[in-house]
Formats: sequence, C-alpha cells, structure tokens
Amino acid sequence: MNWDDLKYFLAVARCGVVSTAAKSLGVNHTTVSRRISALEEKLGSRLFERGPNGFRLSLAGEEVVELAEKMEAQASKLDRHFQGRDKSLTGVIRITAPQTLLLTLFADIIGDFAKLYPDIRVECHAGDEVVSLARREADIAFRVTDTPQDSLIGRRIGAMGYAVFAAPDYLTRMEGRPMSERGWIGWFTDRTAPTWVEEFMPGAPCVARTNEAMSKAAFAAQGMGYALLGCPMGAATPGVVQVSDPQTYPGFDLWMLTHQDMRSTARLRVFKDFAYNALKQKRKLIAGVPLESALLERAEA
Amino acid sequence: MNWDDLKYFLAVARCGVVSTAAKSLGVNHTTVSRRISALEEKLGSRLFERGPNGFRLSLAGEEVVELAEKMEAQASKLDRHFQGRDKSLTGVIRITAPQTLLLTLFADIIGDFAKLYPDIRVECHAGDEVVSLARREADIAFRVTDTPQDSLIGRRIGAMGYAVFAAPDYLTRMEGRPMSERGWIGWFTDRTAPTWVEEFMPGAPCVARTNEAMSKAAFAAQGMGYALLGCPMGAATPGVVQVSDPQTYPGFDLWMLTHQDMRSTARLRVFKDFAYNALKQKRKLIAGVPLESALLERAEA
DNA sequence: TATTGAATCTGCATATTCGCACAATACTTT
DNA sequence: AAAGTATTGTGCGAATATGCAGATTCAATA
Repeated sequence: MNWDDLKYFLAVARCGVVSTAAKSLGVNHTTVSRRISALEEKLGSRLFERGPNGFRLSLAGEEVVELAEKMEAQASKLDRHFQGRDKSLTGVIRITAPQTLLLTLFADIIGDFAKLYPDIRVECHAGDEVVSLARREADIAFRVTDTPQDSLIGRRIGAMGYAVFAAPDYLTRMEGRPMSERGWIGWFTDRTAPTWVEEFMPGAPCVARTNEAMSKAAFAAQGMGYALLGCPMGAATPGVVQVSDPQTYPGFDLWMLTHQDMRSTARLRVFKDFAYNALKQKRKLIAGVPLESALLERAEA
Repeated sequence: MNWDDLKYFLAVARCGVVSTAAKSLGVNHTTVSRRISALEEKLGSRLFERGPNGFRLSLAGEEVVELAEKMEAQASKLDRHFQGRDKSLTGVIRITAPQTLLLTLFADIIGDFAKLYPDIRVECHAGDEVVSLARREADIAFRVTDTPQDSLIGRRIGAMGYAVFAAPDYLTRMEGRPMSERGWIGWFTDRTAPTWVEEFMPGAPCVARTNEAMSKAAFAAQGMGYALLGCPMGAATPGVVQVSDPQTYPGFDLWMLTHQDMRSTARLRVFKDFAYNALKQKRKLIAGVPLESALLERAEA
C-alpha cells in the first residue's frame, strides 16, 4: 500500500467530490481518481460508492477514515515540528525577480502568501542585477536564464513565452494598411529591426524605443505600435491584446534559485514550496497560449 | 511531504544501510537514496549522517522515527484489517500456467510463498487450455498472449524472450561443420523450417519433432541439435547453453489474469501481490539476456 | 420528455520517476 | 602497502505517473 494515497483518500472523503478534492490538493482530478482506485485495488475493497454527484463513503471507507486521520495527525505533527509552529512563522524573506515578472506574476502569489503567513514579511527587489544569495542580499532569486550557477540550488519553473501585443484600437486603425505604415516598439539596444519584427511585420519602421519593459507595454497600450512582450506582462497589461503565437527561446527558462544550504529556515522552505506550486499552476500564463485560445480566453473575461 | 517517503525512511533507519533497506523494500537502492533526500529537503533537515559504511540517524532523525513508527502502526492496522489476519491466511488458491513456465519460473515463487503463508494451499494446473476464471476453475491464470479478455483484469508482466539453445558437447562436435550437417528440433506442426532456423542456421535439416516443450529441451540437452526455447526454460535446463540473442515477438507477453471481482479474497490479493513482485524481479530471466551476458553469467555460476 | 449541467471515465502527449551500469570512496584483509 | 569488499553517488534510457481534452454518465429541471 502507498501511504501517500491515504492523503488523497482523506481529501475525497472530506470533499465528497473528486474535483474539489483535486483542487484542494493542487493536482488534476484524474490523478485523484486513479489513486483512489489504486488504493481500493490494494485493499481489495471499494472505499467509495461512485455516484453522478460525487463519491460517498462506503462502510469499509468509514472505517478507513479513522485510521487515516490518525496517520494524518502524526504527519502534521511532523510537519509542525520541522516547519516551525504552524502558520505562526515569523521573520523576513528577501526575494528578487525581474521587474516585469514581479508585478505581473508574483504580485498575487506574494499577496496570497502574506494572507497565509501574516507574520512573515516579504521584501522584494525588482531587477535583473546579480545579487549574492550567499551573502543573504536575497534569500530567493527568480531569474530567466540558461543554466544557473553551480553553487545554487535551482528549480526550473518552465519556459518563458514572448508574443507580440498591441492596442485593440490601434489594430482597427491599421486594418488593411501596409506594413510600412505600422510601427514597432523596441529596445534602445536594437541597432536594427529585431528578428520578431522581420518575421511578424517585415519592413515596418520603429516608432519608439525604451530600456525598460513596463514602458514598452505602456507605449503599446497607448496605441503607438506593436511590441514584443513577455506573455505574463502582456496578459497583465490592460489595453493590449496578443496578436501572435507565443514564442519560446532556448535558454530562456524561468528558474527559482536558492542557496544550497540544507539548514535554511522554516519560513524559506514554506515560501519556496508555496511559490513553486503557485508558479506551476501558472505555467500556461508563463509560456503563453496560442493566439486563438488567448483571444477566446479574453472574450470570456 | 510525501507520506510514503516515511516508509523508506523507517526501512533505512532500521537497516542502517540504504542497499539493505532497498532490498527489503524490493526497489533499487538509488530510489531509496533519492526519496530520503527528498524527505530531508521537504523537512529541511538532514535525517541521516552519510558515512561510507551506511546511514546513521541524526538527532533530527531520531525524533522522526517515533512519529513514523506511529504512522506505520496505523498503516499496518489498515493492512491487517483488509488483508485478513496477518500471515495466518488459510484456504486454497488455484493457479494455472503454461507447463514450461510453471516448472521453470513459478516453482520457487510458489515455494517461497508457501513458506510465508503455510496455511494457504496452492493448487497448480499446468497447461495452455482455456480455463474459466469466472467459474473458479482457477483463481489466477498466467498466460502468454496478445491481449487478454475484457472480462478479466490483466497485469502485464513483460515480454517473453526466446533463444536458441544447444548442448555444449554438441557445439564442440559441430565446430566448423557446415549448416547442412547440423540439425534443429521443432514442433510437429512445423510443416517447413521456422523463421528462426532460416535466420540462425539456414539450410539445416530437422532432426526431431515434438508437441511439447519439455521434450524439446530434453532432446537439445541430449545433443540432438539446436532448439528454440523460452529463455526461462533454457536457463533452467541443465545441459544446454544459450547460443543466440533472445528474441521477443510482438504479442508474446506474459500476463497475470484474474477475475474482475473487487471482493476477491484476502489470500488471493496476497498471492497476486507476491507473485507480481517476484515476477518483476525476474523479468530479465523472462525476457532473456543478450548472448554475451548469458555466457558470462553461466561462467560465474 | 428533452435539455442542461456537473460530475466521473478513457486515449494520448508529456513530465516525472525509477532502475541499471558505472564511478567514486572508505574500510578491511592479506 | 595493496588488493578486495561493501557502500553511496551520478548519467542516461526506459517504465510509470500525470495532465489535458473529449466522451460519457446520470440527475435535476423546465
């Protein structure tokens, strides 16, 4: 028997429905369903009566609940012992992330975390500069990079997606016009039209430059032209819509980096787990979605 | 935290060495090592001091042992509740398997099982005939087949391997002789030289026929010629050595079949688990090993 | 009775985990 | 001292589990 399956069992026993239980566990409902089946198979007894409006505990299931709850009590004792005293963790966590991501991707994650752990203060540093994790200038760094340093423990979140965005009214204005009349917004460092322009709007002139992503998005929202934005940023910017499929570039992956010290504090472990899970659920936002689905999702909202 | 990891933790805590713990759990030692690391990572504390002669519990580890043991107590209570009363299961289990496999593959498995559960009597039926699991002519059927019937629950063990075998003294006798002087041993039903003969010894004549695999092996052991045998059979037959790489044929998979009754008895569940795990550990024997390794293993023995 | 809706079940692509073989290391024995 | 033995750690192919999307089932409602 897989002890971990009892965790899934308890969740379903409490929720009554697999889908809700799955949400509370942060996994897909098919996974929950399959692991319940596996547990039943191992024990050789149906634990739930399957109905169209959920799972109802069978007689055998009722008996399992008690034992499983005792196991849970031990497990959470263990958790508390190591994770610190429950939700009453205190202290400061310093994180650093690229500005665009901090605002568009981490804002609500950090907000949710703060609600759960009100006594932990999260200090943020927005920027791409190198900060020393060893010297505790930051505890956790989120970076878009190829391969992180060896001295750090890295967990790969996933590929970063980039897509072309523009303001809707700009698009209607440009309807049918030739590329030469449309404009793109780029970096100061772009000496010549970047690749995405060549592919998406060859021959179009540059209408604005900036050294900072937020203003790039702002210019686009003002209807000045097309801009290549990170998908999370584009999705979070009011006044722009996605007009190209998202593109991922090899080596442009989002990583969560921490110092390789096993004795890191409880609050750090808790945050790492929390952030990693939250980001995993947002990986579609991070990598971007194909143009069609993006417009569809927008239409629904 | 993954509750199941505590099972691994306890095993290592008791054995003191990862390799031994792995053996007792029936998994690879790297798996144990990795899951311990994962647990330590989640708890944020080293549970063992790694030494060249094993793992020694750390202070933190000592504390975990107590809690984990309480969880184990609950888990085994659950097991006992469903699996029947421990090792004191009684009754009869009827299994059926192809004769060659029953003798070469299942003999020791059934023997080991009988030692563990002395009050369960295992009745065997050797043969390939269709037996009705629904009518309890047998409880468990092992079959080499393509796709098992829908009404049965099947667990795939793995591909069956077949290789050419011959007696060592026959081989020395034939050293350097042309194929036309060598002979192959086949089935009564072989109207013409089967594929393996065409590939392995084209032009060779048939020297013996039989309708039954044991005698095929016996003929080969008598130095009558080459024979294609199932790898478990060839490995178990004294007097023959493997002389070709093993070949697997699509659809020739070994399956364990049982009736799809969830309320099957405790002794059946126990046997199914036991047999499945034992067979998994023998999958190299079942699928066969490349010629080189086969000779090497033989040389060691 | 037909329709809507919420739930669970299957086929397939993907991501993760596992096992194997080899390497590295320390301890024991000759 | 040097070879032998037993242990844990790493790279890579394969087995397994997971997630997603569509199909399906069943009950409630109009």
